[in-house]
Amino acid sequence: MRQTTPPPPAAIDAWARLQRASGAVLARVETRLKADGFPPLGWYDVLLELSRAEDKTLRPVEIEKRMLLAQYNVSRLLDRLAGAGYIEKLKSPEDGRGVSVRLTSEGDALLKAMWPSYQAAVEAEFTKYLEPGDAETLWSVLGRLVP
Amino acid sequence: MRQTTPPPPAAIDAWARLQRASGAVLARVETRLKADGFPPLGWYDVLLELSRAEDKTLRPVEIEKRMLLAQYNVSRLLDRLAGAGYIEKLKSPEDGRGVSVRLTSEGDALLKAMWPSYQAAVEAEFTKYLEPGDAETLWSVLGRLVP
DNA sequence: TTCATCTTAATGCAGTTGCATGAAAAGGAG
DNA sequence: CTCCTTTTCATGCAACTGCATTAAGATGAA
Repeated sequence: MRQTTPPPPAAIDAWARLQRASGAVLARVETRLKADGFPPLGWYDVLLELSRAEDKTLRPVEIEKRMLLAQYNVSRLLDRLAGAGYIEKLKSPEDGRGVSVRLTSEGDALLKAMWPSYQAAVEAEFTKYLEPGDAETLWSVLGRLVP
Repeated sequence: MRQTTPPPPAAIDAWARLQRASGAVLARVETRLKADGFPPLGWYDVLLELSRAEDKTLRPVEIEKRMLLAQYNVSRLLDRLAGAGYIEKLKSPEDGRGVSVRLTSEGDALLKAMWPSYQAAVEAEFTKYLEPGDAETLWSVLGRLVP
């Protein structure tokens, strides 16, 4: 007798697994960073965006768009980063409402210090489990979700 | 002259995109659920696990494992669900420390009421952007990350 | 110019999460 | 049994997030 083939996983299963997997792996990476004495990943992400930007400077609204964060979360995250001395807030020269945020040398140093730990964490909790080609596959499929 | 091929995206790029994409899509789905007047997805997930369980009943520690949540988050999530009447907490018959959590009929009703909204949200914010085979591909690759 | 509208950023408050700890029962070695 | 370790669940407190609102400057139509 013929074996019944299992039904193909529907999109909803892929959705559920996407949420579970990315959440779990993120938690593990954050745990490793913290164990190494570093601040949360969100801090790293802001510093990285700034380090790549012209003059190491960005407007908060730009950070908001690049990191896909809510406006008030950006505002407070920048507060914390400024309080810790990793960025500095300047009055925006071209927009009276605006703020300009610049990476400080301390921020740049933190970025460089965190990188090995971050890289090792991603390797241990993510890359290690992938098979050849998986990274490209993921990158390509997920790219359709964030245009 | 030969065109230089772009470097293949490294695992770290796949990691970054995984976090961005899953976070962004999750936020959009949650926004739709809320717009329809429903509680957060976490509530749905607990109710769903209970509905699938023997006697519609689970121990908190089981929910913790299935949902990959921290223990204190489960404890408080169950508090809220019990407060809203969607589950009831019973003393575990076989374990004096333990609690047993059972889905109430109100909880079952909420589950059924949320499903169409949830399904539509996932369709609109996730499935819609996928191409044929993507769901299976994602499911398979992500499966390696949560053994 | 003038005024209504949009954009940028901050903040008070309530709800949620993370961390550390504690209480109580189960499990297990001797 | 006795004692030590482990498991299960709750909670005080601090930090963070979401929501709603506010303030202030930019933008653009008339």
